[in-house]
Amino acid sequence: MHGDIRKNIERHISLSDAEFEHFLTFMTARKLRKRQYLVQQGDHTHYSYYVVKGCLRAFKADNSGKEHIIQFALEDWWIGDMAALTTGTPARLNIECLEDCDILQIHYEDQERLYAELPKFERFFRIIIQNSLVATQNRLLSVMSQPAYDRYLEFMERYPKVVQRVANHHIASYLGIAPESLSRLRKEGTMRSDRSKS
Amino acid sequence: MHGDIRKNIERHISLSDAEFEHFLTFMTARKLRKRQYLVQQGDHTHYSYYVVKGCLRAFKADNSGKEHIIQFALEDWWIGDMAALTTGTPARLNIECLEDCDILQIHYEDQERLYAELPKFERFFRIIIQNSLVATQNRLLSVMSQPAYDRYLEFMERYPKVVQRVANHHIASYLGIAPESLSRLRKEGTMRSDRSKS
DNA sequence: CGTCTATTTGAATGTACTCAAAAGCGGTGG
DNA sequence: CCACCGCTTTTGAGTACATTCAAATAGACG
Repeated sequence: MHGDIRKNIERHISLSDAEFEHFLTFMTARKLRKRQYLVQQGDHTHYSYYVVKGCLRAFKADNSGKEHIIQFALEDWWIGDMAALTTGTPARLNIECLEDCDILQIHYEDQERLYAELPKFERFFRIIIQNSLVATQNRLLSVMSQPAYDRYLEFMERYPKVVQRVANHHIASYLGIAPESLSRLRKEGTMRSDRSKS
Repeated sequence: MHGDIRKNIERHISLSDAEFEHFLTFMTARKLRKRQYLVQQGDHTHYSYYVVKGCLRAFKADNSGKEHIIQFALEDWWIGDMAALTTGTPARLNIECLEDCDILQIHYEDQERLYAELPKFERFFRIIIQNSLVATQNRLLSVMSQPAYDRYLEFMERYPKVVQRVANHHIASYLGIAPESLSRLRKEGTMRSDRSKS
């Protein structure tokens, strides 16, 4: 199941064998090692990426050098710099492998061709993007309305698999706090639960 | 131009007269007065809304009663609670008119029918949603990486028309800061520019 | 085993917040 | 036309949460 792109597409649209084969002609496979970059800030980027296997982060380095993670991606997630892709501007984001990765990529122009030839894929990506928008809106509300500790609990609840696989300072970067702050929150958290246990 | 929904749709897809007429059969017009709600948190909501005329805000009230504005909408913007719409759950958001408004609304099921009958509308909304995702991602990065004053400047630059039309405490709520804080930032801002002028 | 990176801890700092009160502004009715 | 009322904005004082910088400890990998 994990990394099975057909099953994952068929969660939203139905696909004949021929259609799936046709879809696959647009995708190309890549293998990357941990620490390799799929996209680098400032470069031109032309691809959307599907994670067959592995773990990645999309992040922006601000002018003071701090990194802000906008998305993690595990198996069966799509990732890319959509702003750069659609506007043709240089990438805002870096996308880096946190583990060795198997990726399927599709060129932006091929994606447009895919929409033209198999309109149901326009539907598929509309749904994927829509879900992504809902998730991003929720995260924005969360950043604006909740203290860091609550956001941390929420994150662990929502993405337990990510928590298991990525370093704490990356989680801090995703939550929008300093790694030292996350360390302190975690300590206070365990102290709270210790207290409640006794 | 403003409030001309056909011109706005045709920015992304081409439309015959017949197609546009068919589209219109799915839309219904509503007039609302300032302070009226289009959606209330906790209610079931089934519509997406297009602003022909007026100004609205979409916001969430958190458990402590504070309000967090996730979106403003002026003429030609679409607004709605997408999470509630797609999952069928009660609305996370309130949507309130900040001025008297002319709205066109489409029922969620009609929107699905529209996609089926005129697939190019699936493309249209895919593009709209995609742009919205890019904007929300940028805002998230902005909240996480920039101090409040920079976010305020950015907001004024990006949405000058909103600044002219809504109260400062609403802008504060959008920026994720207290109204008192915005007041202080504005004072410091004018002091900075006074200094640079002299 | 040694090196490099991640995490934790400490101390001082800062940005934005809360609560409370004053001033400003706009609209309404006498 | 002016006086009053309600709401928005500003100002002040004290506070809290998270940050920065620096250093110590712990862990991972070759």
